[in-house]
Amino acid sequence: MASASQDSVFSLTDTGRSVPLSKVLCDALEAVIVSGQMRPGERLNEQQLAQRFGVSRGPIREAIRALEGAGFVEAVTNRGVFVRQLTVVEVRELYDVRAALFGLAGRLLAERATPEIIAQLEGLLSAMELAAANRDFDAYYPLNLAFHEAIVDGSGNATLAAQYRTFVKRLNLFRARSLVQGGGLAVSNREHRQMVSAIVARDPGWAQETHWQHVSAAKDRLLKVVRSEAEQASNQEDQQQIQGG
Amino acid sequence: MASASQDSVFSLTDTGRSVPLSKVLCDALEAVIVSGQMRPGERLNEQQLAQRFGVSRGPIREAIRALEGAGFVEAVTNRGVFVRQLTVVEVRELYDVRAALFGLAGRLLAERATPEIIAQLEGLLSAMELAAANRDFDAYYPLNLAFHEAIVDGSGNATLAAQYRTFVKRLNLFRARSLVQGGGLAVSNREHRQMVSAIVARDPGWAQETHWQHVSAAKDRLLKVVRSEAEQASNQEDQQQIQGG
DNA sequence: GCGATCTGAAGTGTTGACACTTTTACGGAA
DNA sequence: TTCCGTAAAAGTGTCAACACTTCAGATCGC
Repeated sequence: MASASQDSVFSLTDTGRSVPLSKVLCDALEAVIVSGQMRPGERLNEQQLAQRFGVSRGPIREAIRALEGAGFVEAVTNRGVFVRQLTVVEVRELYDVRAALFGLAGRLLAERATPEIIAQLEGLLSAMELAAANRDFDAYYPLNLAFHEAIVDGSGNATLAAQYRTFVKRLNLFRARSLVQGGGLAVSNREHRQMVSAIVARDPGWAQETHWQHVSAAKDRLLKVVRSEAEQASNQEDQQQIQGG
Repeated sequence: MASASQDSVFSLTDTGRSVPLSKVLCDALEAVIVSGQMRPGERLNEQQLAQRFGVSRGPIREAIRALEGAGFVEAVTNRGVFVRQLTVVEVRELYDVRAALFGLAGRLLAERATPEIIAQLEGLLSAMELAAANRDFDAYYPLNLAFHEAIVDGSGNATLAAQYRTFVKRLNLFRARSLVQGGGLAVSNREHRQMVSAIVARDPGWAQETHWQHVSAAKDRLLKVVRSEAEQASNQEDQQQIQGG
């Protein structure tokens, strides 16, 4: 667990709680995992966590069950639970499902977008274009996040929004974290503009298509990099084999 | 909990278990809920369940956390957990997400369908047509289930399949259980035939569209009935108001 | 008779302890 | 040195008990 032995970022000593420890711990642990403080494959030691958070193992275990169901960790009987490690295949699967969900969000939003939401999206779009022009990734990233959040929330389907968020978080478990978020700012923005156009036109089919494609394109960009990485690695391996033999 | 005080349908005394009680209980409880043995709104009494299954409350609570995350139950602090009760709005949301997922399944299947899967689907289709012609609902239902399962599994996306199944189960929590499953056999089969055609043609776009529409149509059929039901009820209420006043 | 308050029962939230499994470290034999 | 077997250590799975909250019924005052 990176560092931090008792950091009170997760204050659960504070209140005459009305919310159970298991819930608080679930959020805390999810944050630890999604933020990358714990790496994929790393083990969640119940006793250690209990000590760190100053609680007993019961609530810890309950929290872990919830995380397991959401796909953040994987439990092995009598051996412990581990931060889920995504294979390339699973990443592709997750992206495809995410694309379908985001496409639905676009469709629903196109059917019911208010002038306020459209204005909000256009504002974020402009800000992102500015950031992209300046190659200011630190500014771009949160805007991009807010843009997607606005669309998903704007769809009016809370079930969809919850699912979508879980999938996005799960994708953060992939080793190449930076890649998951990154990818050509300019290209991405061109896609964003099309998405907004479809919503402004109130064309559900078009909106679904553009939203779907946006995620699908991100998937392709990521997989392309991963594949070339794998190729390089395999080449290096061959090199070593030759040198070693 | 309907009846049943100690029925050993859920035998967990049987084995020198290598699988934790919490997992066994999770499946058992999910079965109890989805099968309708426990009704929406009903409370899951931890002590009672512990006694019934012959275990302590710890594993019961862990199982419940998992069910909570999957959306089968709802926990209220210090008051207990209750079988989730779906509103009409939530049913619509679930159907929309399910439609998106099933559309994706159709698309993926169209891209990779083997002759074996196609033969399997066509076999199920014929059997369903026969059952529909005979108005044999008892035969039709499991075939219909198998048909959808085959498509989702055939998509090759395990993440998608798992999600889809959860959503289907969650829809079973809706009060009008029979309606969720029912709806014109003939109409439904016409849609099935189109779906298979799109898969045979290996046309991803068409497949996605037909699969999406199939679920979407089921949604519309259900909501139409629910709305007319609601209307009737409200009319009766008016009647009573008049009679009462 | 009706409502407010009190009291016990029921139930959830949490804890610490015990049993069994897995891992690791140690020591001896080949 | 290396391999294997053994025993301690670490860790998970499960349980029973305690603290606090909520609920239901009885009692008391009006």
